[in-house]
Amino acid sequence: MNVENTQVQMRKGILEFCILHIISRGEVYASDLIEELTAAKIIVVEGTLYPLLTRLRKAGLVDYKWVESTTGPPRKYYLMTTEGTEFLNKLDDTWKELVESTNKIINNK
Amino acid sequence: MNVENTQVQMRKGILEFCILHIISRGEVYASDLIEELTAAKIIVVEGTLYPLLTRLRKAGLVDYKWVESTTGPPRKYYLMTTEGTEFLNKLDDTWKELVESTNKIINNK
DNA sequence: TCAAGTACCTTGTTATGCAAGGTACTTTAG
DNA sequence: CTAAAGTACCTTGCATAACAAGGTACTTGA
Repeated sequence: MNVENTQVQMRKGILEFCILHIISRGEVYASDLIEELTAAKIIVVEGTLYPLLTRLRKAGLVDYKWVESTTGPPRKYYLMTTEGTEFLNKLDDTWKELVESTNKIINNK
Repeated sequence: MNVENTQVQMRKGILEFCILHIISRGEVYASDLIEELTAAKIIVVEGTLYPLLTRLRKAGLVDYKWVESTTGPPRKYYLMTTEGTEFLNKLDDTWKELVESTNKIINNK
């Protein structure tokens, strides 16, 4: 057991939450997501992101549309569905509770 | 994909962190941990907790000692090792960064 | 025309939470 | 004395999901 692995575990569930948030602010494609997450120090690689986006789409939380690019192949731009927005609202509450619960435990010295 | 499952994912990596924190404050056994985590709204069941404690022990982060009980079978009381304390310090930093990163993303409207 | 860049996707591995079920010790009611 | 209830520890099998590594396909420019 090493620190890196535990850190990966800590980020796990948060990823989906952050990705939905970014998509909720406007249409983005995979590289936009990787860029913004990396800037916020949440590292994500393609092998994680693509299956995750596919899961979100199959679950009806996001949708996508093809957009031509002037600098390469076409891109899949993702956008929120009504269902996805409701889902994200619930996750907002879960996140607040999780931070509150965890801080309660780690500050209870 | 349902909200419950995503909520479980969000809690996943945090669990280990919270458990180490509780043990670092003093010797506890499994039921103490379940009680304190449940009070903080972090639900954990035996099938999750026992393998996790065994992993932490095998990794040398915690140790245990048997203590006789007056109300039933003997209990395994867990305590931190020096290595475990160092590990926990690193996780403290990771947690702070994770909260900061996530809040950065979800508040970037 | 072919190398480099961009973009999307898949396979196999590993980690881990959880449901369900099991073993064993102690106390108490009948 | 025995059986049931309570307490405590543990294991097996399953499902989920991040990640490493590798693959396909389109576009541009030298």
